Amino acid sequence: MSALNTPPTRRERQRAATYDEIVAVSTALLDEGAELSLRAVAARMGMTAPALYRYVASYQELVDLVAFELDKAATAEWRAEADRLPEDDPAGRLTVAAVCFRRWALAKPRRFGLVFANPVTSSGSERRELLTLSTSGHYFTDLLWQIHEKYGIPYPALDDLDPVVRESVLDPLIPAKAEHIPAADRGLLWIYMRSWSALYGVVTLESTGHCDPRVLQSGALFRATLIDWLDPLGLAEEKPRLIALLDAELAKDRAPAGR
Amino acid sequence: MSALNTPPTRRERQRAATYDEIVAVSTALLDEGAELSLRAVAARMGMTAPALYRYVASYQELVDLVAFELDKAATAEWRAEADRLPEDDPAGRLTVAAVCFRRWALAKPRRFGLVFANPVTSSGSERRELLTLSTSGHYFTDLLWQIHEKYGIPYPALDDLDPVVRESVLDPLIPAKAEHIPAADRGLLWIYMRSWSALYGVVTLESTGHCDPRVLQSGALFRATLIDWLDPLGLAEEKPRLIALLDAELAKDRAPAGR
DNA sequence: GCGTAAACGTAAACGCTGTAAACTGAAGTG
DNA sequence: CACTTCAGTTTACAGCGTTTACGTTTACGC
Repeated sequence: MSALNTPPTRRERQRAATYDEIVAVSTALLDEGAELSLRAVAARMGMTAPALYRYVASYQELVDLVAFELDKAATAEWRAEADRLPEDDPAGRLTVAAVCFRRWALAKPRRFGLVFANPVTSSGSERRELLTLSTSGHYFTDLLWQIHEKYGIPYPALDDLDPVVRESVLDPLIPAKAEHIPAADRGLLWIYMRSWSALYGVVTLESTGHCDPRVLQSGALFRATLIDWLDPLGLAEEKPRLIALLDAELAKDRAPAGR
Repeated sequence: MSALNTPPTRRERQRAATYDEIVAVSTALLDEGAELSLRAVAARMGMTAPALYRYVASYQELVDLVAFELDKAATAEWRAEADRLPEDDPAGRLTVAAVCFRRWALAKPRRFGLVFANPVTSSGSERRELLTLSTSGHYFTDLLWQIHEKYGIPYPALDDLDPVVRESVLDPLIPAKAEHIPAADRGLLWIYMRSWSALYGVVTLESTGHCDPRVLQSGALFRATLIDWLDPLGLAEEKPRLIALLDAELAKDRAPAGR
């Protein structure tokens, strides 16, 4: 309400800095393998635990805050990596971004767990709303839209969709930058849901460890899943190039920490 | 070592009963929405918490025990449901079992989380070994094998597999009743991994709530994913029948608690 | 049949967790 | 300057997993 153009006051800046520190410290704890706990965060910040309640209303809210920021930061990473490819190559960018997503999930499984394997069932709609803002979700939808503009993804007509699904692509609850997609083209969101489900599926399987470690390390499962989605995304002609790109990216993960 | 044919002694029976009670109480707690905690389990059993340490070495072991038993019980449910179809219809049985799996995951998300969304990274190989025994994994592999015997699933030759994957299907670490599958046919296990990854993916997405609730309720995402796998499983000819079966099963879930 | 040892269970305690209430001191505002 | 808002502390509570030390019951070998 008050923050419209008026520059942030000193207090506001300080408060924002504290939020940043909360996220930074939480991330550090997570990466050290320690449990993410209110008290540990407070202690490392030189505060007592109850003081943190000036910033988050509960432990769950701390988790949500950290999850949201980690998602944002990770997405920025992937985007930076994908942006090495030219702007008019959204298919290449999606390929790179997907590999980065997987790389991130495997390298920082605790972060991944916090952001993506966090049951959202609990406590009504607060978390839902936050989920809808998911940065990574927006990024992937956006790439898919660009691919569609360039290649023309074959997508179902609204009439071919299950009525419930139709309703849900016309007024999406899941993270999707969809306002700019004309209603008639919203069938695209169905493709988005389906491909996201596939990507999320393999990566979750791999990241949570329910997978033969050797297969995981080879990346074959992930590779096969991605390749299966090239045709449905209208990228048949780009297949050889994209697969080569995919393999090049995957090779990085198998390289002995190559310098 | 000692338990070979000799009938269980009184103590052994009592101990087994206690284990059963631990699982029962844990399951009850879980279904009530309470946290699964050592102390709560002990209290409800009329014991003090440390007493439980006579049965499990740690909290994690309690979780593993419950997870294993829940998996076993759930698989028995699915099998019972699938066994309504004749023995010579493994494809139908797989369809029903998959729907049951999803139904279970959505109806008891906490059980699902415990069994399938439980990070296995921690603490070395103990949990890996337990995972390899997964009852549900064996059941699905078995169905796939029966489908192969009847329809002939197109599977890759060993030589076409990534060397790492080849090694891993020849000596599987993941749950798979594979001893009876001849080495030359082990490419099947690759199909198993891939299809399991797809099934696990949608169901996890749906069960953890990272999905539009309306789409979830309609079952469309799950339906589409399953249908996509009919062709790769060599079930093209059975498609109409299996889709009808699938829809009939899914209709049950949407029915208003039908009688 | 009795002694012994293993198995089962309790009580007390430690350090950790999230959270609530009351209170203190400083920063910013009229 | 008076006054409010904000940030932080102290204290406290209930619950967690886990360890240690101590009893009690049960089964088994001599």
